[in-house]
Amino acid sequence: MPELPEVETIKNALELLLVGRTFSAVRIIDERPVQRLSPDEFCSGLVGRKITGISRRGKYLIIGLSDGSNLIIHLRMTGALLWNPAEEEPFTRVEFFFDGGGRLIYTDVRRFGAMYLVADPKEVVGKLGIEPLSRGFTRRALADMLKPHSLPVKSSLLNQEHIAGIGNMYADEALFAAKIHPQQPADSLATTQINSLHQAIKNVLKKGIKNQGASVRNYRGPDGSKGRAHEEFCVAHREGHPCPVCGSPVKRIVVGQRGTYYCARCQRLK
DNA sequence: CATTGTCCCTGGAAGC
DNA sequence: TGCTTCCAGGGACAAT
Repeated sequence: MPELPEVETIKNALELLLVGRTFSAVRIIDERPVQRLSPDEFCSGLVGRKITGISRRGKYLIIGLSDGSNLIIHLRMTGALLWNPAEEEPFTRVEFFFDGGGRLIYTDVRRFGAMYLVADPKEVVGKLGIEPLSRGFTRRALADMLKPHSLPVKSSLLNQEHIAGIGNMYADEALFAAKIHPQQPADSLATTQINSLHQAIKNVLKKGIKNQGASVRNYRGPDGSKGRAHEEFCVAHREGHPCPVCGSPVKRIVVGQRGTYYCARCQRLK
């Protein structure tokens, strides 16, 4: 599942591959991911445009085009962008072709992913919360964000209008690193807990990027490669494995309809 | 406004 | 073995 570190990894790879290239054709095999525009409008809006830059906001990829418009892609659960794949992908939904050769395919088994072609990225990402690796993400910002909410702290971390880019895996990892129980009400965290959580969020995301993302299920980079971040996960998707700190088995519970992994001994409700 | 619930989707795992 | 059932989960939207 692509979260911030995975999308950042994809962005870095696509930057090298795509910037400067011009769309020559777009083939929509399944129109479900194309939002707001008809397939024809989407294709004609891309063909002839050059890619000027690629950025990330939360879990969204933003591909800037020469006419000032933006192709924005969210991979959701199972989406992947693959550059010149060696083999045919069975769940290819959209294909992008470029002048001078080169093909980028969008594949997505579950078809949850979405793509937009808009003049202003704000039309899609305008309501997202703060970037957790930006300077603005201070301990104070985190405290102010958690304070007005009584829901479980994990649910608060997953709210993209609070912090952008944290998903199920990295929320669990951050809470483990900060020794906070995922069900602790957001408004009940002590200052020391908030400070730990603030540091933990930055650490787990940075480590995730350093390890090229986590391939817990089917994440792949544009060259088809998997990430290594999951190899260093302490609790996420590790039910029954020993906690790396105390050795007790990692538990799985459901918090806000999401599978949640934690160490019942290291992460106590306070 | 804050929060909870439902839905989308389909391969793979689990159960019989 | 082969069929059926259940589950994962980000985010939009509806309901409370």
